[in-house]
Amino acid sequence: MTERRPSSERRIEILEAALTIFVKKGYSEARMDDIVQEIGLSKGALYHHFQSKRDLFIALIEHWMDQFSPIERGGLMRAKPSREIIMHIAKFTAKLFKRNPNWFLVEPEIWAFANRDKEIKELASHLYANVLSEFEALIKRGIEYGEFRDVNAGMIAMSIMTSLHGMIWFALFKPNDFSLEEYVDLNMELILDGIAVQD
Amino acid sequence: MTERRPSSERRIEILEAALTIFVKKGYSEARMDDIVQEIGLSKGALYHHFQSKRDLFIALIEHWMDQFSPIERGGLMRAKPSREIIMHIAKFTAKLFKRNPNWFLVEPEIWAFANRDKEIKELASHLYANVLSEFEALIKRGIEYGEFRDVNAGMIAMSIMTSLHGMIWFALFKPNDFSLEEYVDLNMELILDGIAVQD
DNA sequence: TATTACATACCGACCAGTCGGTATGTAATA
DNA sequence: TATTACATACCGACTGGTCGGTATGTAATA
Repeated sequence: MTERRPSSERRIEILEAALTIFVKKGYSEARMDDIVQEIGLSKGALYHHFQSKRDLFIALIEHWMDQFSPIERGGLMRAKPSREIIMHIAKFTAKLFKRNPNWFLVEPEIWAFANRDKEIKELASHLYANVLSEFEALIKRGIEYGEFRDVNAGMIAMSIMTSLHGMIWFALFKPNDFSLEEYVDLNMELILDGIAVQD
Repeated sequence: MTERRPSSERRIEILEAALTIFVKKGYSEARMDDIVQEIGLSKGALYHHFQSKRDLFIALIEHWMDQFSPIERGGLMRAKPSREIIMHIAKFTAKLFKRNPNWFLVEPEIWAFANRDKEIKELASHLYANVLSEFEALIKRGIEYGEFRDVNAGMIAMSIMTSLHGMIWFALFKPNDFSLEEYVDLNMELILDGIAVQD
């Protein structure tokens, strides 16, 4: 029998294994047995911690959301100009990606799932709304301080986010002649220069 | 018994039904019976035209690729400046999207599949490489004619494409306060203004 | 000793794919 | 212009493996 561990720890261990398997095989092709095997646990144990496969996936999304609060990513730079903070978040995100691509590669899986499951869609919408409003706040702040032109902040926030999402495509179909860093830098510069006040 | 139709027609009919079902339920949850029911055909008939579910999906991607050649989308404007052509393609894509969102909503499904199936990944890579090289050519053309600065054309092409991919996210999680057209316009302008030669 | 964390054996709904067969065309031959 | 021969399009009952989930038991912990 596997060493016993407190539920809180075991749940996270399971979630991480689930992430690996869901990314490798996709939600539907992922077997509960695969996940369990990944950490040498039993199916009974898994169902002790999670009610169902879908429940596990939802828990995974929630766990995943925690990793991605822009507040955490840019929070230490409140004094700097918005441009720098946004740039910092972007670079940080790229680094995160390099370290653990799986966190990003689940996203298409989440999207696909959201497209056929209302509750998942709500969850994901909620997450993205948070991210968007963080960026939006940064843009508005930049406008107030005369750093950016008077643009549609919500729209720009979306541009930033979808640009970062581009990394996912990048990772999947990796055109090996380009670097991820270069891609992120270029995109952010296009956006940030584009909304900067001209001098 | 359903009226007989030549294979070429029937295959397309099936592919269109498959698109609907795959988008609604996702590849794995989609049942061959669902697809068949959609057009009042029999399972036997389906398997007469396609060898397997996977085979059907591959055929779907190939069929889908045909709809999206940028050549077709921008081909009639060879004399205009690159900026206009690219803008035209973007607007045209947005219109296409409005008319038939399903064509775009399969993309996450394709991505998810590509992530676990080498052959599908090859196929998709090939498609995207085509799209990218078209955009790249347009950028290079713009550089030659002094319209754009001497930027990394391949990279910009990627920016354009991932920006357009943003529409998918847009469609899935539709932040109802923004219009798709506005999103596309803004993003394209940021990119195209960003690489334009300053006067 | 009650509860929590785990293991094992098992169930049964589900569904891709099969297969024996029918119906409708089409083109060569008599 | 019949007749024969073959091809293509289609039907739907059936099956066998798969896999999410459950029932039941056992060891550790509090």
